Amino acid sequence: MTRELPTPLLMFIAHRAAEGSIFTALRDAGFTDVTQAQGRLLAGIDPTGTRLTVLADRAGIAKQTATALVDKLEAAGYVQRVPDPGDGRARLVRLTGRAEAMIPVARAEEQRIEGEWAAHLGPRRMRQLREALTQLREITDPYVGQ
Amino acid sequence: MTRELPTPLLMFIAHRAAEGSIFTALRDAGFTDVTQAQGRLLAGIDPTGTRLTVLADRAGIAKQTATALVDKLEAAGYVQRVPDPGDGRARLVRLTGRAEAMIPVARAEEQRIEGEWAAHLGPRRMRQLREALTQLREITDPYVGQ
DNA sequence: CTAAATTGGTTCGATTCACGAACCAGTTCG
DNA sequence: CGAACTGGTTCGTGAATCGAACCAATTTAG
Repeated sequence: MTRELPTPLLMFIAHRAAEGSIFTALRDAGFTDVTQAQGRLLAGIDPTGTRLTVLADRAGIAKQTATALVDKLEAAGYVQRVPDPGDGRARLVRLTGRAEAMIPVARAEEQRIEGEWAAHLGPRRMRQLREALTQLREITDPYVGQ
Repeated sequence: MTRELPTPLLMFIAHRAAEGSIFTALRDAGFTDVTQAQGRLLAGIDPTGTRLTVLADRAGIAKQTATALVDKLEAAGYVQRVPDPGDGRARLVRLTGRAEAMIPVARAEEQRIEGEWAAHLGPRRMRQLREALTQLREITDPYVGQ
């Protein structure tokens, strides 16, 4: 009999499983040199490029950490830093072709997981889950500015 | 306008906020020398003591990592290792009085968060959220044996 | 009932993650 | 213009993480 676990812990368990699956799928697809922390950062980069501080906020890490992660990603050829035309101080972190090649893989695994979860919960409950989580974001996401 | 985020990411956001709050509450209560990773491990120790490998499984980390974390927790006086009467190889990690003193603080903050979330979602949706997450555990928790 | 395989745990070594503090170069504000 | 702020980097340090190898106790196979 499973005891009642705290809601945040339940989220942790499910999230960890999903992230692990995506990580494994990417590894199996040949992207063996991306770590989970680097992957989380990559996931925050928009198609037009994103500033480092924004990436740090999205991932919930300090900007120094983001600098180090981007350094590695750049060395591995997944991103490049280009000057931000709108602000001389800033630079935009852009995905390279190599990184873009991993997007379909990640998306596919993501879809597979969502499907698996929906199959287990049923469409109604899955929808309820997503609605509740999305609404919860209003009070738990420090980075509401998306 | 917020785009549709993947379900696992939504969980990550909420979980991170909750864990951060509990961590801060503990720090404010004077438990300044416990890190988040150590706290996650502590949370997995039952009142009667728990084996290291079980703790590692619950936290989703390698046993070497658990050894290192328990080393630090033991040095800081939060746990102690006692022989497992049922198995000569094993030892049980037990909470000390100092660690037990932090339980009420963590529980209280946990309750506050659950209450805050329930207030934001409404009781019905909060219940749906917990039910869905609990059911999801059946296919996402590698450590079902609890 | 011994020998082999398994299990609980530790040690070693190396990599990664993470952040405070300090700093520089641009930008914005008064 | 000068002050305050913002985007980013560098430096130094501590924490987390795990593969590999190992030991001791237990369980399993023959």
